[in-house]
Amino acid sequence: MRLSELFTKTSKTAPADEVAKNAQLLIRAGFIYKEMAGVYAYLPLGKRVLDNIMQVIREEMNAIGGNEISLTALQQKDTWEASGRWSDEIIDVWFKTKLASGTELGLAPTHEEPLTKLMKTYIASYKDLPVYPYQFQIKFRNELRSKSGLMRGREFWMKDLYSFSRDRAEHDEFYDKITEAYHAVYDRLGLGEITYKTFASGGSFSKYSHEFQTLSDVGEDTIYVHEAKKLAINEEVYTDEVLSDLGISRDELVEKKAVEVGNIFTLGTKFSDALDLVYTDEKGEQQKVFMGSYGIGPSRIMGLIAELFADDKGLVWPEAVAPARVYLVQIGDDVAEEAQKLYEQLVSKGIETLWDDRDARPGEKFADADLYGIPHRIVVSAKTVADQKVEYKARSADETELLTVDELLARLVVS
RNA sequence: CGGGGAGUGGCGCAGUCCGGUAGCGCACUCGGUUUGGGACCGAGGGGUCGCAGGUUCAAAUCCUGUCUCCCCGACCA
Repeated sequence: MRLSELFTKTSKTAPADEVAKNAQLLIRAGFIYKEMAGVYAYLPLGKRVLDNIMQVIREEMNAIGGNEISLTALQQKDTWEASGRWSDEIIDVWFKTKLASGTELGLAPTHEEPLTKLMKTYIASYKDLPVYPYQFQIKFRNELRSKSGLMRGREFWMKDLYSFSRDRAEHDEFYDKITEAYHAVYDRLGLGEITYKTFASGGSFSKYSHEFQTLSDVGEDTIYVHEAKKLAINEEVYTDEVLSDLGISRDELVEKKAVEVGNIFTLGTKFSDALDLVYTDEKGEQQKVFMGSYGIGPSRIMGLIAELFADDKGLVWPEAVAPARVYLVQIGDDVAEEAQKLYEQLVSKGIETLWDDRDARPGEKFADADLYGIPHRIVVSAKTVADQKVEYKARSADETELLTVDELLARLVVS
C-alpha cells in the first residue's frame, strides 16, 4: 500500500482522555479511533492487525475441525429466558433495546443460547456429533467502567467456539485438543513464552475452567505461576484444596499480574438441558448433548501486544500480526522510479509493504515508520541507488546495513 | 455504583480565582527557501469556550441542572 493513499495520519501528541499506553499509541499511529469510552473503530492499519490476529486463530481452529459461522448480534428474549439468562440480575452487562413493534431485544454478550437453539436444527443423531462451530463476532457488554483502551471495551471482538459432543469422554478429548490449539495461537502471536494455562473457577459440570493468562503489569488478574510446570492458578481459586488437587505447594508459586487472553469452559448439559438439545444414540435412546465453550479476544490481544512490545518510539509488532512486513522509505522524488520498482518486486514476492511515497521529509518518514511498528524498514535514496544497494533496518535494531536487493529478498523470504 | 479530576478550532494546551464577547503549539491552505531523524520565513483559514437555564449593562469566567470523558474502588456472568 502506498502511504499517499492512506487516509489516516499520525499525531505527535497523545489524546488527553487516554492513559493506557496501547490506546495512546494506537490512536497516535492512526490504527484506531475512539468513538466513546470502551468503543473503538478500527482504521486501515488497525484493521489489518486485527485481521491478522484473527487469521492466526482461524487457522488453528480450522485445524482441529472448527466450522466458521457468523451468528447474529440481535437476540430475542425467549431464547435467553429458556436458560434464565435474560435477567439483568444474572447477566448485568446486557444492552437491551426494542423492535419498532415494541418487542424486546438484546445485543449478544455471548452466544451459548442462540447457537444451542440453532444446532437443534442440525443435531438429531449420534452420527451428527461431535461438531465445533465458531465465529468472530463483536460482543456487547455494558460494563460499568471500561478501561485500559482495547483491553476492556463495551464492544469487542471475540472468537467463540462451542463444542457439541456425545458425552464427557468425547468432550474431554476435544478439550485437550483445543488447549493445544490455544497454545499454538499464542506461540504464533509471540506471546507463548509468557502465557500460562491457568486454573480458574468451573461450574456444575467441571471443577475448573481454564484461562490463558499472559503476564503483564497492566493485567487485571492476579495469578500464581508455577514456572516448572508452566501453569498457573487464578487467585479466585487459590486455595489449599486446589493446591492439593494439583499436587503443588505455595512456595513453588510466584504471584504475577496477567491479562486473560483466552478462556475454555466445560458447559456440560447446562444449555442443552435449558434449550432441549438432544440426539438419539446407537440404542435409539435420547441423550443430552455435552457442550463446551472456548473464547479468545482478538481485540484485547491487539491491545495487549501493542502494550507489551512498544518502546519509546512507538509500536513494535511481531511479524505475524504487523499491518505490513516492510516499510519502504523513499527519500527524494528523483528515486521514485527505483522505489516503485522495489515496491513491485516486494509485492510480487507476497511481502506486504507500506511504501512511504509521500512528499515529506526523511525525519518524518522515519518517525512514522517507528511509530507504526513495521518490522522491516528499507530506505531507497540517491545514495543507495548510486551504490546499487538498499538500506535495511529491523524495527528492533539500532543499526542499519546496506544490502543488495537479492540479499534483502533472501532475508525477507526466510524470516 | 461510591470517591476524585476534567470538558476551550482536528489534536495538545493557556485563559476561569480578580466577568469586559478568545489565545498559543501542532495540524491545515498559499508563496518562497529547504530535504537522512518529525525544517524555516512570510501570508492565511478555522472555535464563541460540552449542553440547558439563571444572575448581570456585559458570562469561557459567577450560580443551578444535565451530559460526556479520565483515574481509584466495587463489578467482570
